[in-house]
Amino acid sequence: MRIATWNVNSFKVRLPHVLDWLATNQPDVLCLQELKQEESQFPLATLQQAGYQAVFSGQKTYNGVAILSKLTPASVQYGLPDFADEQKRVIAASINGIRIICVYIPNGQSVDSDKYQYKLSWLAALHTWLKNELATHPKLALLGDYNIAPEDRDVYDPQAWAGNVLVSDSERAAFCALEQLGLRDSFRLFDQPEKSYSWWDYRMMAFRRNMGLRIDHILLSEELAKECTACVIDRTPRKLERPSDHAPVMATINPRHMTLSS
DNA sequence: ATGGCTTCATAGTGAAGA
Repeated sequence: MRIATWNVNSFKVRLPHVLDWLATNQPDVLCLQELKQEESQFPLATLQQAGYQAVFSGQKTYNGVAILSKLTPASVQYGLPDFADEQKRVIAASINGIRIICVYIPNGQSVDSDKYQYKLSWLAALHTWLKNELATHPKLALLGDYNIAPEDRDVYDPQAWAGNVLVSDSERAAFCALEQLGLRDSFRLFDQPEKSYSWWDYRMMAFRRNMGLRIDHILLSEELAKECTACVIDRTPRKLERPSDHAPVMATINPRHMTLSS
């Protein structure tokens, strides 16, 4: 079973890239962030023709998340519980016995911004929820744009970024707190190339110079981590015309005792 | 070099992203 995440930075603009990527990679689940479209604009029929079901939560201009799946998603949840939020940043569903949680964690803008405080509060609410969620769903995957580079090796120039939003101590502590719930960073379960990133600024020819950050992650509960056989960042779509600034990340899980029909 | 690009909302520029 392959599960993936991709911040598409406008699903309207990126739909052709997503359809190509689905056809080539055949993930069983793809979590999307930054749809930037209202739900009435969501291209459900097109995705169904491509063999995918979808659940989604959208709004105009900003945010928006979706889960695309070959199997029909069940028990769908929208948003963080007990955290009032206009911003559409969370959708969760059960697929093939796995609790799939798709998140678009706030950016935070800068450490002295109100948005940074919102980000930290948001992360605290996520932590509280996941603690409960893991108790009821031992097979759980948390996929998305975390807007956190967990370690200096996830940053192209750690000195230049030191203390900045996306790498600050409080954000990294929040990431560690998720790991302390028993979640594992699937990318780091395996040997990986040095300077592996999932986002590159559109400016400064950052992609060509590999000036990036690794901020898109797939965290797996212990039960799933045991059965994870690979995790890769696919840089291919970042090279296309009009790319998203993020690359997709995909993990392969081979659950024993589970069969995936079509 | 505190910008540099891209998107969306809008109808000339501004906000936001990371």
